[in-house]
Amino acid sequence: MKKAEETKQIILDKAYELIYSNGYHATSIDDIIHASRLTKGAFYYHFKNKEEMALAMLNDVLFPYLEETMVQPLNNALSPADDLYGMLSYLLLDDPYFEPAFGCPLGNLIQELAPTNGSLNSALLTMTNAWEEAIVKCVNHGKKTGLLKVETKAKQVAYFIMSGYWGARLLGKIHASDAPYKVYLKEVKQYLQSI
Amino acid sequence: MKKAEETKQIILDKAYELIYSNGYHATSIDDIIHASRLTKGAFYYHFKNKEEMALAMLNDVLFPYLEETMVQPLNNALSPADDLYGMLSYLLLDDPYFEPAFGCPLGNLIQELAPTNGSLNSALLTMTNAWEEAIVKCVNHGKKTGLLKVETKAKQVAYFIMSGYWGARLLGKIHASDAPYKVYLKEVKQYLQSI
DNA sequence: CATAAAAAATACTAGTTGGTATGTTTTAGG
DNA sequence: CCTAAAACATACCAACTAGTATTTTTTATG
Repeated sequence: MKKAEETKQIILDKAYELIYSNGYHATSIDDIIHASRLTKGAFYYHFKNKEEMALAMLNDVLFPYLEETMVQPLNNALSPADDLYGMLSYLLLDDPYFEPAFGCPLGNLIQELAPTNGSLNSALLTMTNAWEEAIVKCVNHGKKTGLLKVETKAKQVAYFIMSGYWGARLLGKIHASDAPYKVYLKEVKQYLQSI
Repeated sequence: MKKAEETKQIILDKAYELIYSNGYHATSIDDIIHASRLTKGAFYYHFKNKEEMALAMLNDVLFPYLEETMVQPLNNALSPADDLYGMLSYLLLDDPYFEPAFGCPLGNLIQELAPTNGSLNSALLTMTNAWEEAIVKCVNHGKKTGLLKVETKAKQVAYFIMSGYWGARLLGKIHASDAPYKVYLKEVKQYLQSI
C-alpha cells in the first residue's frame, strides 16, 4: 500500500521530466519505464494507458507546482505591477525546474495537444483559466487600491501578460538561452508602469 | 522534367498542411504520400529523407509566405505603430491560411523541434531572426521620423511583439477560437501608443 | 516509334509504438 | 507460517515508423 504509491510517484516524476524535455509524443512508455527502472507490468498496473498516466502527471506533479509559482505569488496584494513582474521574473530567470531550451511545460503541452482535444486538453485549459483568473484578480485589486488606472482592462492585461510569457519561452527555446527573457522582462517592466 | 516538379510541389504542399495541423512528429511519411495520392517510391525519389523534405517545405512553402505576411508589411514605413499593428492584426484575424486551433506554423515547429537541434532548427532560427530584424528596422525608422520616443529600445519592442504574437497563438489554440486574439490586439494597440 | 532515362509503384525490412496476457515475486493479515 | 491479493516482471502482439531494393510505368528525345 505504501510502496505502490512510491513507484507510482516515480513513474509520474520521470514522465514529467521526459515529457517536459522531449514532448508528449516523443516520450514513449518504454522511455518512462526505463528511466524509472521498472517494467511494463508496473506501468500498466498503476495506469490504464498513456493518456491517463499523463493526466495523473498533470494533476499530481505539474499543476501543483504551477499553482505555487504562477498563481500564489499574485495573491500577495502588494503592488500589482511588482507582483506580476515578480512572478514573470521568477519563472523565467530563477525557477530551478524550468530551462530555456525546454520552454514552458504548460505551453509545450498546449501547443502539442490542443488540436487533438482529449481529456488532457481540458485539464490544460483549466490550469490556463486558473492562471488567467489570478492575473485578473490581481489587476482588479490594483485598480481598487488606485495603483492601476481605472480604465485598465483586467482581461486584456491578463491575456497580454500570458501571451508575452509564453512567447518569450519560445524565443528562449529557439535561442537556447535566457538572454531573450531578460530583454523581454525589461520591456514588460515598462509596460506594467504604463497601465 | 516538368511533371516531376509538380509532384514535388504536391508533396511539399500536403506536407505543410499536415505538419501545420498535426505537428512534425505526428505526421508520418505514409500520411503525406496518402494525402498526395502517391507512394513511397515517389517520395524517396524526390527527397533523401523526412528531414530534407521538411527543410524543402520550409524554404519553398512556409518561409516565402511568412516573408510576405510578417516581414514585407513592415517595410511600408508609414507609421511604425500602424504597420506593426496591421501585421499582427492581419496574421491573427485575416490570414486565410492560419487557423486558431492550429496556432502559428513557425511557432509550432520551434516548440517541437528546438530541443532536437538539427538542420531544421537553424532554418527556423534564420526565419525568426529575419522577422526580428524587420521589426527592429521598423521601430528604428519610427524613432528617426519622430513618431516613436527616442528612448524606445527597438530590440526590446521586437521581442515584446514577437512574444506577444506567439503567446496569443497559444491562447487561441487552447481556446480553439480567435476570441483571445481580439482581446490581445486591443491591449497591444494601447501598448504601441505608449512607445 | 524506339529507347534510355526519369518518375513512380510495389514489396520488403528492421526497429519502435502502445497495449495485453501471463507469469513471478512481494507484501499484508489471519 | 500460510495464503491470497497486491505489486511487479517477462514475453508477446499487431500496428506503425522511416527507409531500402526492386520492378514497373511514364516521359522526353533522337
